[in-house]
Amino acid sequence: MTVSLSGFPELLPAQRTVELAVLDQLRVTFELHGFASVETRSAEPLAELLRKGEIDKEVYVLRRLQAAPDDEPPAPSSSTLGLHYDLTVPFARYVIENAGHLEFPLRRYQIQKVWRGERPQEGRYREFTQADIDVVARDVLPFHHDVEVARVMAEALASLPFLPALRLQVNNRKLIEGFYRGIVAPDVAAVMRTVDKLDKMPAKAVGALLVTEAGLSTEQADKCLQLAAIRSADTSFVSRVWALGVAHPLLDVGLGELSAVIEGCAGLSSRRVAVQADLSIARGLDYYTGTVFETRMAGFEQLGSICSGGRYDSLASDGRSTYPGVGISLGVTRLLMPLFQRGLLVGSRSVPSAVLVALPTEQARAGCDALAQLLRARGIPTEVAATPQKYGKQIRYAERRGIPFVWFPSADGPHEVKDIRTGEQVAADFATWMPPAEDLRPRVLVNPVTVKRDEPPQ
RNA sequence: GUGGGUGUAGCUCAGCUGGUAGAGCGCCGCGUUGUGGUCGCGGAUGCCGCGGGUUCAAGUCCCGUCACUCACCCCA
Repeated sequence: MTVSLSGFPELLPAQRTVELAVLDQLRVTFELHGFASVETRSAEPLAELLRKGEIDKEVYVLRRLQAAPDDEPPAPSSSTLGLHYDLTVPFARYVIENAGHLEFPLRRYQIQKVWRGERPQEGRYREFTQADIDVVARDVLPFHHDVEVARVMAEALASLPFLPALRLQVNNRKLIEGFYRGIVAPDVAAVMRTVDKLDKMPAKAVGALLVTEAGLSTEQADKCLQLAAIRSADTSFVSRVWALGVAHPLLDVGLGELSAVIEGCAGLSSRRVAVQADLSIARGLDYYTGTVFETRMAGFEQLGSICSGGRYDSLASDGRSTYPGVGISLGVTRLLMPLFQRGLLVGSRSVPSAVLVALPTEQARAGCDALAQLLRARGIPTEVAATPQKYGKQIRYAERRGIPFVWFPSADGPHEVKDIRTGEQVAADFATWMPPAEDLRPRVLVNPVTVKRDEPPQ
């Protein structure tokens, strides 16, 4: 991996094969569930991007080089263009603009680069790829779609067996808001913001902040911490919340919704991708109104969430209708780059070629090209050796690139093909020979020693 | 955007109170002239991140800058 511009990561070919394998698999899973692909433009009017809140610092503004050659750059206005910093807000705009041509509920996936102007560090980039799924309806979105997006993303993550163990944490904003109102917190938003820091600082410190910043009594703060400590892989969290003795109608709604998501995902949960209720998840003060998701990766807890989302009931509205939605977004770059940097994930080869056709002499090139073309016609990625070096050098050429097979043409006798990993060399007919299916495409290899694949993340 | 740490060969790193750059791995060649990997022998690694300053002399000290990284902010 080379990095020349801060926060704009670039991959080597072998790593790119891994990224492509991930993107291909995500697409397969999303499409298996009937999600349609949408791509939105990279740039949006600044006013559109800022609808979500005060995140103007994060947006990269677009300006033509010749726009104001002799002057200072113009102050950004609402007509200025900015690069999108996520896929949800542009999608909301897209839904409103194309509502007349879309079928609701609309189930779509969207895999694109996004840009944020934040200071880069491990797992935080200025240019990165997100893989989003959302379901949006007109006016009313049935709750079972909250369950659906969780299930689809859990299944997509489970289909990437080379990742460390993951924990999909689910909570519900109605649940915690109802709880905070039930204890008569003076500033519900402040409580939520403070509780959200639990993954960064010890519970005692958060408890102190709840008193000083959110205006709670020590008893109220203690209740909030007890709520946030509740985690369960089944619906047993409900009785543990009741045991805290707090009552509010909104709390009951939230408990019911969270139970539905956890029950709906029960069959999917595994040691590699665990789905849990986690009542510490709050998601700051975003546009989420119900279900919220975060995802942590074993051994990489300090990265924060690699896959987040939730329910948003009023993000998009055109005056006549509202378009409530629920979605979840996977940070593909945040997921993969740390694994690459630590050497935990690597592609089996740096080229697509499964076969290198050895070249005996330059005069034989036409024949070797024709032979390669026959293999390609049967779907076997094949290249011909660059120069007629000694066969040892040609084998080494293949080895360096991870090409598993070298084909030795023969003018008279049968051709031979060698698996250079085992050294086994056999006679082969170019009209029928096939490599094993797992060698047809580059594979993703893991370093099995250091990846915690079966222990759930903390 | 604010503050801290780090930057030497392709990689991992060593380099003392300033004296003109090293190791291991990898790479290249030969042994093996159409079959790699093991082994043996030999060889090359380099704007010491970049720019400026102090000094007779800077990889080493100072300033700036860029990059990586950590914390904050925020989040995928």
